[in-house]
Amino acid sequence: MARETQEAAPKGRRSGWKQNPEAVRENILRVAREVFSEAGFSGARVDEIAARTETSKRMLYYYFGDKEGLYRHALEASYREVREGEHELDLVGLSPDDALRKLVEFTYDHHRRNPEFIRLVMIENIHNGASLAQSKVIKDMNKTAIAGLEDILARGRDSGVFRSDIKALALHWQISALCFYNVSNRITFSALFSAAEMFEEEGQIERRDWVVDAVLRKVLA
Amino acid sequence: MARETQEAAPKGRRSGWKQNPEAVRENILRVAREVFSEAGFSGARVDEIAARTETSKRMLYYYFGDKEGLYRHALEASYREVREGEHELDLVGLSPDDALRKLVEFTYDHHRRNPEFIRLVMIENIHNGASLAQSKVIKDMNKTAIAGLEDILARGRDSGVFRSDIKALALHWQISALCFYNVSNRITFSALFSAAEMFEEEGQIERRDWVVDAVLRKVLA
DNA sequence: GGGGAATTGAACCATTTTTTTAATTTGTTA
DNA sequence: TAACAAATTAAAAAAATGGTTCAATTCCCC
Repeated sequence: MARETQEAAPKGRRSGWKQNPEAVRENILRVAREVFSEAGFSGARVDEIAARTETSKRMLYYYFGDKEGLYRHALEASYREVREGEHELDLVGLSPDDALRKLVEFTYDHHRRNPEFIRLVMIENIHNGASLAQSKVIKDMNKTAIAGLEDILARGRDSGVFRSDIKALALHWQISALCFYNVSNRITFSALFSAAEMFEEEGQIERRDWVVDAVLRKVLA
Repeated sequence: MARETQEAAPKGRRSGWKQNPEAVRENILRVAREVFSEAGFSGARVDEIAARTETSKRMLYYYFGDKEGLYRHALEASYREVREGEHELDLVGLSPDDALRKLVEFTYDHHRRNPEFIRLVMIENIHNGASLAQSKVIKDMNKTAIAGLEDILARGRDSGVFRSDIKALALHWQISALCFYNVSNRITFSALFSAAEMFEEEGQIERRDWVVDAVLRKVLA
């Protein structure tokens, strides 16, 4: 049955279910993102995804065609959710350096709180962006992220606190690299250097300061 | 046949081959690394690996037990090769800041020239380091990398050019993050921001300078 | 009350890993 | 040099696994 949130599922097969296409789609996508991010594209099992949804395996195919289509839609949904989160951030009242500080902190925390998303992006890179290439939706979303940074840089440049030769895209790259790697490689880094404490709460706060500082040292005049 | 480097393979099956376990093992590992890095652990096909070797599928099992064992050995071999490359670097004659500059440049170039290795590490992270955890060999290799950096930092600190509060492990983390991300995420970054030129030769040199500069600004007093 | 959309459970079939058999060649050493 | 162990080939097929589809049922709305 589609959406029996709490009550015990009726025993007799196929009794009293409600049609709810939207909820079913979302439920599938949420679970798909979970499972793909846990096991990679090929490692993820359609059966496993189906089992964790509240609907049947057949519905995955009904709505998304095949495994690859399901993965692509999960990726899209993930990007969308992440971008929506970023819109909440309000930087207009702040001085350029405070705005930059806040942006970096936000990105750092945001990535840390969304490891599933990070893992999907890793998977996509391993598969050479095959699914991303097919999705027009995703590309359109991301370029606005640069615009915000450009604005901060311009203001800082005008008021003399920032260097004048810093490109927004390059700076975004640096911020992204540091915040992304912190999540993407924590397993191997932690194992290789016996540095588990770097990824516990205290170590994470320390490193967030490190990252903010590194970015600001790069742009300050 | 095992190792017929140049000559045309004799037609008649099973004629004039040499026993060469070492070479066969290495050949298998090289191909395995290739294929795993292309497709991920589950995406890689044992048949595909076998087909690309100069030996038969049976030998993969003969030497490495099963798919997971093969993957683990390929990962180990990769780490070993990379570490050996790093030993060639000679920093003793240089001033602390020049040594650091050279180390960062080396790491940047090194990662860039070994995308297969980077991809294996990505895959390992997606699989939560399951294979790395089982390999005692790998862990022992990596801690020496920190020692070299510690030495540079100490010298710089003593001569007053470096800050005194920089931890080697944290700095290594930053260097690693920037150099790793440059390779690991080039596909998605390039696609998302239509920034293919950042990953062509010229753009790469530019960004190497950026990375070196970012690291030095972080440590200089 | 009829038709299309949503949904289900099970069956199907292709792919892939793994094991096995069986024969052959090579290297080593008693 | 005979004999035995290790390396190698080739092929097949057992065993598992996993993606996809079929056929029937229930719901919803006009």
